[in-house]
Amino acid sequence: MSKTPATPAPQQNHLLAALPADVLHRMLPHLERVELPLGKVLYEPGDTLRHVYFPTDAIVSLLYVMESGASAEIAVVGNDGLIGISLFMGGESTPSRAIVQSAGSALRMPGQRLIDEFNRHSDLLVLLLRYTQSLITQMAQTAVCNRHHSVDQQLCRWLLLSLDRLSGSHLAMTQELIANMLGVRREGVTEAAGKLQKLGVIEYARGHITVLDRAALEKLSCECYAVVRKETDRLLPWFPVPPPSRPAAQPPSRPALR
Amino acid sequence: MSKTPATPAPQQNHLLAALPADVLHRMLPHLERVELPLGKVLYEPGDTLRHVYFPTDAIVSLLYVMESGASAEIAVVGNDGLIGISLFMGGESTPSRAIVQSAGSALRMPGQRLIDEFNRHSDLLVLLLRYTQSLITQMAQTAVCNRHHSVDQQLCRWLLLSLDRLSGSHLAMTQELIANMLGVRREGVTEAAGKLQKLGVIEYARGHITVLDRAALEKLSCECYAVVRKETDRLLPWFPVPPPSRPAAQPPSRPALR
DNA sequence: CGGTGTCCGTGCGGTGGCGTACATATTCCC
DNA sequence: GGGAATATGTACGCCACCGCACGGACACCG
Repeated sequence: MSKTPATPAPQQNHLLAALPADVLHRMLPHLERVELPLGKVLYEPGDTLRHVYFPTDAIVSLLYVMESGASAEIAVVGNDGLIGISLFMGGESTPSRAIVQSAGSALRMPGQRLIDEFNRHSDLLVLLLRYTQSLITQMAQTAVCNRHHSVDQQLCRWLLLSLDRLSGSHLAMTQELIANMLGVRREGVTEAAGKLQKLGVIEYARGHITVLDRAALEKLSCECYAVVRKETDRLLPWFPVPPPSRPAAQPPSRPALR
Repeated sequence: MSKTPATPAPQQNHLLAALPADVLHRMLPHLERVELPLGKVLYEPGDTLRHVYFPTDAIVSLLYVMESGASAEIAVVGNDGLIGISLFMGGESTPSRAIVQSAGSALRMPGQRLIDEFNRHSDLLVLLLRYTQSLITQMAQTAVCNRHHSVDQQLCRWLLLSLDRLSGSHLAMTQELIANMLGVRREGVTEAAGKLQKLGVIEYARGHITVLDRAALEKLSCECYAVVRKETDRLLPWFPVPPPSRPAAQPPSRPALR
């Protein structure tokens, strides 16, 4: 139904799209399309990575799972980035898990091939390091957000981050899944989502969420989304970002959340 | 009194110490010793960096300050690392602030000189990227810790992180400062520190904290400290870490915190 | 030696989120 | 089409932490 089975071109991933033709040309033969179903684990903590993944229309969460089983999302990666920075950063593994949060496709590449190109000190190195810095920004802001903001605000932030990485305004994910990502109770998400629905900002039913009023969502969110978004645009400005969400100004003022 | 005015050698910084002789030799002429008093701001959000700092016996916090004025520490950097990764990562600035948390010295270097060496694709590049990954780990774990752990546990984690970056077991910092770093109320720190004092784990008075029982501190801390420590040791194993804190096993079991 | 500022202790009401338990509703699948 | 699995709604007590307010203690300095 709502799936988009269009064959993914490398240009669907922003990093690949930003590469000069010659670099991309060298990489193309090694890129292989893979399907990423919901819940698929790309790597576990400590795993030595063998591939990097460039999502085209999938979204992958970097999730830390604690001894107690509780979890918290560190960052989210979509067609704006890649999975597996530890490969070129040198560590080869991380203490977190990469898990598919929204099903879709990605382009996969053997890690060694990427490292080879990285080590030519080509444009790829510069690009990947800038992307890594934007990822760092996201992680830092997640830490701040976890400390100071309400579940309501965090839900808004999270929806916006996910929305930016998808086409359209529809998300296929349950409240339980969102709760795991935010590291809160499922009931907390139910309540927060209920408020948003009453305000007419979103609409949801059994694992499907539709954003009706993105501008309102941005207003209800904490500053964290804007900070990450702005910094990402600054660091990686080479593509016109898909949703023209910047003009978030909406004439009639929105009601508060509670 | 308790200051250590010994002249700092490059070897006091672990990153510099880990560099091959030829690389270090190229960098030495550009390294300049600077004193970093408590509270000094090395950069503000958005500042274009002109120098990088290699702390020798100072500690610097990467702090995010929100619109409301509330703050939260993203990561802490001491003689294990450097301030200014955004220079070689390509962004040139970050949304956070770097502020001296414990007075001491550092070696300063013009950013361009570092970039030059970085761009030779020398050992420096590999080293700095690995260090950056360890910093990423610390940020990610901060996010998790902020979400799930109590002030008591976080204080322990924070003390341990600071302790690892100093010689001796004495910290010169007020509870108010710690509260700002953790992003909690000052009173919360007072209570948590009071518990630790009653247990005989630490001793403090007017801005001076002495750790009496480091092993106990590690037991009372959440897993976050161990995760960061372990990952850092894995990523940057080239120097015998100063405090031999690994044998944290202590025969008599410790009482719980409350 | 007294005064002033910094630092720490303590108390009190309020509340957001947690843990738990259970009720309802929708989809899936046989 | 009926039963099971999944997804969402609601309710209740509890507690860590917050915001605020104030009191006491030590330290420095003129």
